[in-house]
Amino acid sequence: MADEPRLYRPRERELPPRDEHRLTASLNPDQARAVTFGDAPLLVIAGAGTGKTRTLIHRVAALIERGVAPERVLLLTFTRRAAAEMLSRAERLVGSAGVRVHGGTFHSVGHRLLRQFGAAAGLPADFSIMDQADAEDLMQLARGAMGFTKTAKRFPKKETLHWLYSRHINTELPIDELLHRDVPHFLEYEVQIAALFADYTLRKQERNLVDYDDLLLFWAMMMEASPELQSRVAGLYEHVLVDEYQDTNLLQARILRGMCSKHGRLTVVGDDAQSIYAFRGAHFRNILDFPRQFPGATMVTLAQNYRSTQPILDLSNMVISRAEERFSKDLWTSREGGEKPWLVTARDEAQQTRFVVDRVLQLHESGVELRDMAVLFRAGYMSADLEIELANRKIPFEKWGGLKFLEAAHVKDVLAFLRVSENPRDEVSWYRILMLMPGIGDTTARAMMATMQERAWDPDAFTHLIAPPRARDAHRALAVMLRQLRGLTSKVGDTAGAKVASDIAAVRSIYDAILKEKYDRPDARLADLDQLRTISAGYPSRTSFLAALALDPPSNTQDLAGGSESESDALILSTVHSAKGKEWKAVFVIWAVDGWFPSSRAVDDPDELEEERRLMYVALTRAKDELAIVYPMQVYGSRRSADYSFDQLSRFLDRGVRGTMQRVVVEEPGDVPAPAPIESPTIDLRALMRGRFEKK
DNA sequence: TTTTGAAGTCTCTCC
DNA sequence: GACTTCAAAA
Repeated sequence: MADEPRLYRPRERELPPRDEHRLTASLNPDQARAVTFGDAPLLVIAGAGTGKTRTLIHRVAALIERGVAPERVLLLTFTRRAAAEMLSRAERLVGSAGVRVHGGTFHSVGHRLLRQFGAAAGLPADFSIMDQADAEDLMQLARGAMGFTKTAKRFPKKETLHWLYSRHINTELPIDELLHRDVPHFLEYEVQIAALFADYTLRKQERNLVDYDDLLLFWAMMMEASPELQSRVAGLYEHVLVDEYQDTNLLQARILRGMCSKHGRLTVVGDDAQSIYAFRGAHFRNILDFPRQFPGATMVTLAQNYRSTQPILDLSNMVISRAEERFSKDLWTSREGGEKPWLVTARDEAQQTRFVVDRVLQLHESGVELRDMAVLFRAGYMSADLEIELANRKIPFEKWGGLKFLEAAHVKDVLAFLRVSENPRDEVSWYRILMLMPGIGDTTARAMMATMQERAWDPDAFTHLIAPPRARDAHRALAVMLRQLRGLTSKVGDTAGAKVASDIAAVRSIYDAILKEKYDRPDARLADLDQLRTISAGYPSRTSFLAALALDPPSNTQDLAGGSESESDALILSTVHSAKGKEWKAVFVIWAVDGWFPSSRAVDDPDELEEERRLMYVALTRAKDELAIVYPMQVYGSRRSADYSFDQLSRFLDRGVRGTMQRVVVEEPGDVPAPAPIESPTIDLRALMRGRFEKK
């Protein structure tokens, strides 16, 4: 929440000097038009690098100069990174007023509003948020309760069920249609699946749990169901601005309709060529439907690129020109010069890694900061080899995307203890911690939870359970610890941050031993738990700590190489998804191998393949001055090469596209490794000579 | 009957 | 490296 408005000071003092042209002087005519546009719905179609975010930020500034209170402006984005970036840029442009602009991802804003207004719509304010894995686990519990245990192999797995459910919520498509289109072999279970979803919904309600989709769904529903609530929620904001609109789905459009139904002051910016979130129910046609959904909308198009050199744009334009459907125009720039992007052929992964590291060092020596360079890849795990090499060579790096800190099993374990004491009805967390206990398996865990449910999830119910002999010790230890947790939290006088930290310490008094038993590399994992405690110190309460971890998790486990603090110079490694909206002087795209990029899972579906193409376009358009695409010819362990040709160059780099690039062969001075000094003889020359004759 | 250990199977993207 | 499946042990 923003601070209270500082009423003791005249507003004018807080704002930079009022100047009509200050905000538009640095903009081109199209951008300026969007910035100074009035109060009706506005759609800005903006290609990559055309100053989309800049335009949005300037529009926010213009609104504030026009007299709109900053806290009555809502700025919605799609990823956490984009949200943080926008708010900090707004602050730089308009000074202290920028801090008061409300902003965040759709999910985080939904969360804030539901804590505030949910109670009026029958949602208790102390709900817990489940992340995706939690939601899948709850789906599994529902699945098991319906009798579809492990033997029922033909019934969809929990991940599929959750995917279907989420898809249904986000796209508003009927379940039978989703089944028909995506998993027709499960059509026979339509009735059971619908019943299971009903049970899942009921379980969430009974356990006071909310999943990611609910944060959006309840937000939309509470406005639609109650005119009074709608006017209160929507009345908070006079202007709503949305970034990356091409990645929103129908549900988010519903939210925006609710938020802007009264005043229609909605600005959205987006680029259909950069739509890469179809897997979350987004469809780039939503952006084209905007004028229909918000009648009277004005459209402004930005096509001048300020980021990249012309050769980089030539390549990017060529790649996206192969798209089946597209609406935005080719990008152009007035920037002169620039080298053709490199197509680097490496023998294998090791050589790919070596090339990237060598080239990064070379550029670094010529004056490019590490932070101005990025290595991009399709999926988080593809940077593993590179990470090891960077760590070996003491090159600091920062990894974006991929496995999150809180997705690590041991972190989830610790959080499960906290969540059970926060919300005794949290079945998912109960199951998780019970399964950790020696002597307790699936059957005992379910039986214990059933008993606790009979006792209406009374916090003491667990203590009074009778455990099977095998699990008696574990049961007693856990009961003591949970009582301790509840005792600690009710103690008055603890400073806020220390409270969460001491909870974690209490959990670790019994969990550390389990961790050492259960997982390999316990030292690194224990270090993660230390870090978890450090992070927890920043939160005023356990509730806010747990909510923040679900919505805004710290991005990386640890600074693997650098060691020093956050603002140090470090090379960026990122998934393409996490790189969206960012730019670097030099960009390396690795694993440009067909089956990796595009992903082999996407090649059978034309729509998914198109999304991969847009993803490649997003990757290429991140580069300002230098761009290299690396392609290892030999991929280890391509087991599935029988049904798919893996070791080919990405299909997006066809002959014509390659014409806009220059081939680079990796020079390998150390191609033949220097022979190691030999201490004792390892071969027998005489024996070799004998063999030579015997062969015949 | 329930738990646990070992071998085997994949591996996405984000809130 | 995480998760599932299968078989052995308690």
